[in-house]
Amino acid sequence: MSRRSGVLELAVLGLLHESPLHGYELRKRLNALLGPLRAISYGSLYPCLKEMLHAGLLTTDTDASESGAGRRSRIVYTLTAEGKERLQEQLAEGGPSAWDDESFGVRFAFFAQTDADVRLAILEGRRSRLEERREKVTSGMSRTRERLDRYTLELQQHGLESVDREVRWLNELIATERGGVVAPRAQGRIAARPRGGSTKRTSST
Amino acid sequence: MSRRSGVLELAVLGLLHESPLHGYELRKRLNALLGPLRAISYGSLYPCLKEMLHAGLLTTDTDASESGAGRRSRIVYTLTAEGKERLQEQLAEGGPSAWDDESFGVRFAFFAQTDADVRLAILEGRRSRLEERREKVTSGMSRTRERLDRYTLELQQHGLESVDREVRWLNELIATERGGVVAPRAQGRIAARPRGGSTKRTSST
DNA sequence: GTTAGCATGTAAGGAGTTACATGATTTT
DNA sequence: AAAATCATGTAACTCCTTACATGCTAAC
Repeated sequence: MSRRSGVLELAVLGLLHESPLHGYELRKRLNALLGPLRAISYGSLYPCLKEMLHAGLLTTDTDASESGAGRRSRIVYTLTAEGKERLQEQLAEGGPSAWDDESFGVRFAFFAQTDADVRLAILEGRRSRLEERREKVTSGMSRTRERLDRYTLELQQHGLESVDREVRWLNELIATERGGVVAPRAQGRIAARPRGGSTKRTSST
Repeated sequence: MSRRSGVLELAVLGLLHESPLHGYELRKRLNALLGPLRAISYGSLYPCLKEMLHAGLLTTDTDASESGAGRRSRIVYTLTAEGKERLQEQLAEGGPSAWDDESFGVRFAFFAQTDADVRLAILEGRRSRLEERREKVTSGMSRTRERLDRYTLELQQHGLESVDREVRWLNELIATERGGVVAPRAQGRIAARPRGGSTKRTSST
């Protein structure tokens, strides 16, 4: 039960939900998805797959195209029903940690497979997370009038502007989601299950 | 020899160079410096200090203000000559890893204590690192015409614009550094010591 | 009188990396 | 013939976190 926790599992679930894949290909897509930073290595991926398999989230078909070629037999991973369930749970689960930089990025990447209401919750959660962060920095700036040098100020300023930029971006996305201009898709999938745990809802805005 | 490697050591060296501190206060400044993300816990800091002490980079004065109060005796850490040397080495060392997000942030935070030429090298290194990243993403976008959904595109677009923004910021800083318009400060502090060790100089531009 | 802050530390564990081991196939 | 790419996996290590252990003081 060690490797099954972070963003990786979610990303794997999301990608395998689109289509079954073998490890090597999965890694490539993962790294395209996550970007050059946060790129994943085999030393991470294979143990993760192993445990997800053990947990019953995946099954393995030992290569479909046994076309006689000498290729090392590829192991194709497919989501089980439990895996699909878990994916929906993970996507829906908002509270505890879903708005960190990494988590949010991956969740966003699978928005096309996510309910509209969950999308909105995630976007708003992310926004309030950023606003918290913003406030921490600004309060820290005004609290102790630490005579900071030019460079430290420049850095803080730039950081603040980055946060502001992302907030504006989120505002646009939220407006679009709410306006319903786009997205006539995926309605009744998880909507009716508040997930026993810690559905905080954090009454946004 | 395990904990002495990452950004933490550099940050500690930089802060202690300004003034000796005890662990608790050090952590607070560290977290002010690094921001709410990348905040450091005691479980990280104390072992790190222990090893830096063992490595001869620091010394401990067991509390200066023994003013009779019942406070648990604070352990004040001071940079040794070796520690100062190491700080200069670390700041000057450009190539291997100095332009990652974390590393760059910390190095930038200590620019006031850094030579003008090293500052320039770091800024330019960071810029080319970002340009590499940018190219990786754009090439990945055009290479395989993967029919991406609206959300994935939005995410990539936003990421790209963030990179562009930082590049523009760096360009301004570089121009300022070169133009010498600002910065009638910190001249004769380290300026005249090319540091015997690994002064790579990374012949910039 | 209990919560919050000051102050130092250790042990266990989580999430990942690099380097290694192995071997076939395609490109240069 | 060498190098890159395909393909799967393990062992050791890094860097950090959480939770625990300890105890004192100031504020509410």
